[in-house]
Amino acid sequence: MSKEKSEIPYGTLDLLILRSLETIGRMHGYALARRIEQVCGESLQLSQGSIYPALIRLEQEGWIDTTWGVSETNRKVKFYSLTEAGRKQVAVEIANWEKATALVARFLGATS
Amino acid sequence: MSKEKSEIPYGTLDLLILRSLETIGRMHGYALARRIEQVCGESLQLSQGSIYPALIRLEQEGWIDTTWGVSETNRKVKFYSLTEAGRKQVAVEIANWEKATALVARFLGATS
DNA sequence: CTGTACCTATCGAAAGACGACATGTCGAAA
DNA sequence: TTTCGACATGTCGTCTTTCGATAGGTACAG
Repeated sequence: MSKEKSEIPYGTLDLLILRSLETIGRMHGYALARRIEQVCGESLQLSQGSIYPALIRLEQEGWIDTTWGVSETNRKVKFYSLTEAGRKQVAVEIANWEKATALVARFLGATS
Repeated sequence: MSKEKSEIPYGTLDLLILRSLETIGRMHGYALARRIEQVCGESLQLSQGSIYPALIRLEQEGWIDTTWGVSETNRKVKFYSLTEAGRKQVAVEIANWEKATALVARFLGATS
């Protein structure tokens, strides 16, 4: 269907989360969603229905782990941070992403 | 799950098909699949379960149309070619793709 | 004490891609 | 002449990711 609303490419949410954790350090889910929205611009709203399942997925993969803590706003929150495996996974996902975009670029650049 | 096998980004198949038709002209499904595999390298196998539903989708959108013909190998084949709307759609999808990749690049480039 | 922003979570639906399967044709080799 | 492999189109069920809706809960300001 028409994709006027598509903001971040399908399947890249994991990468964006992992990369954010790598860049910023430990974050909780809500802040993560806010950051991704912010970096992407006002038009994007990242729903909780996306972020939390993704976080659960990443934790199950063993790429992030959880510790309960207290936020800057004094609320009980779940902090996520990269594991060792997660740190490696960021590199893997970046490599995959770049390989994939290179493939598409090959089509866009093809003149014959 | 783990993405060791990911080849072309999810959601870009339409773009690759449309762009191939724009570049090469009319093609049949099987040749299209072969071309995409070839451009992407040996590792990718584009299954029929992907290409034919995509072609049906694109035809329903009005971006491609069909004429029956005979292939170089003397078989009855369905040739697809871009419609006027399809020609415009290629540009739209390329713009969307570039916007989306720019967003991801913003994360990958962020150092803070 | 009431509303608002903050925060975590689940559910069902939609969509794209895939593997497996079904069906059939052409030409060449055995 | 039968059989086999490459060519060619298509469907079906399943998996995964994402989203909107919904729900439950806390801290603080007014």
